Amino acid sequence: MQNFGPKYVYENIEKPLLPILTEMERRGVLVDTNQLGQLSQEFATRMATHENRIFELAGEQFNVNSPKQLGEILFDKLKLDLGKKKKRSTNVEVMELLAEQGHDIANEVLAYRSVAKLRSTYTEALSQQVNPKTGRVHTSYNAVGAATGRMSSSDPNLQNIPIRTEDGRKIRHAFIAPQGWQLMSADYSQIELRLLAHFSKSKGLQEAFLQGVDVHAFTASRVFNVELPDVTSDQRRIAKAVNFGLVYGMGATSLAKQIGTTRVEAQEYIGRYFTRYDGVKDYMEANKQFCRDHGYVETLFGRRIHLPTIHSNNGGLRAGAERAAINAPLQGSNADIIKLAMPKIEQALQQGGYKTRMLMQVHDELVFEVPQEEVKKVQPLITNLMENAVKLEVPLKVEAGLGTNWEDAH
DNA sequence: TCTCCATACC
DNA sequence: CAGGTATGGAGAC
Repeated sequence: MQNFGPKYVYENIEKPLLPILTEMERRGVLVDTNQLGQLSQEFATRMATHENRIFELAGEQFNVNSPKQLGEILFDKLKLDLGKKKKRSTNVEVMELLAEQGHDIANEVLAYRSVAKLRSTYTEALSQQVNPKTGRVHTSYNAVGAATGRMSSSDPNLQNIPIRTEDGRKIRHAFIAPQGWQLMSADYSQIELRLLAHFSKSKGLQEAFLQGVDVHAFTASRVFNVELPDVTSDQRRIAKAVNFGLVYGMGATSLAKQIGTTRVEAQEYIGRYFTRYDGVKDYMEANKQFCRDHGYVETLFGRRIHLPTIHSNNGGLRAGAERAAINAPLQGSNADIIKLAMPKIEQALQQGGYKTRMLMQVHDELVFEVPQEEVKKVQPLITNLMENAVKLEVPLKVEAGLGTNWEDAH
């Protein structure tokens, strides 16, 4: 076993990865430009409909894409107001509050915005970046695009292709496999929470993963003191927000906002979480202290994330660094693990004589083009390599899906 | 060309 | 917006 540290990360993780990223960029991903073109038209029509309704409700025409002009319409002309607390922002949060108060114009703005984003960034911009000869888009990966060790992707960014909404999934549907091939998506399930269970040595959290149960439901059963089968969907929703938020170093205020309750109640959930998952609180405090002592935090393999503002006199900056000190080792270790798995997979595919090709990496997911006849062999091969890339105190789980397009592969 | 705002993803 | 990103449009310069 070698000594982990920055040198190890460079020699054993980053260096072997680079030629593979080059190959993935060169291969590109097949995109159905006809689908994108049709979508673009559909979105344009819907944008016009929402825009006209906005003009009617506003009593005049203006540029809806301009937050400045929109703010003048909403807050000056129509005198919409959310009390002294909120400023003149026109973001989702404010628009949703206005919509709740019965202001239809806010709903129209939200509808317009979501379609406009999908059209400008995806159906329009993406189509233009497809190589007309090959029908493929070729992204550019930055191996160390993020300070945590995550990669980034640009021109086009393939790591933020929509998936959340029905309209968004229509864009993912246009990422396709060639005739006779399938797209296979393989993603690590709950990897950051598994890493938290590993690092914190929390027996409670580890138990969820060792038992192989739904970790959010398991957390709910712990926090709400009910048997696993009796967990309600609302309890699970809250537990999921707590699990998710804790990984970000979240406080009671933001959790309260997220789950729509009071700060006091949110604090109560966090307290119960730390009681039931012994070790998690200590782990987080230890990370903050390590950061104060060294000025950086470390990932599983010793990648360093420098956080100089941990010593700032500015309380906001300091608090931000403390949250990052909790999150960065989890996010960065995830990056270490998938980056370690990628060359192993490439090598195994080559040695096995497979035509299957790795095309994309989306932080905890790898996407492949697989000839139909290789699916049965390659799916378990890749899943096993990913799951066994490292040995932790809890198992890693990979979920793989197949389809003729990226949407169906999930 | 740059910053700000808003919003897409993990 | 709670951790990490990239991008498009508006508007200032």
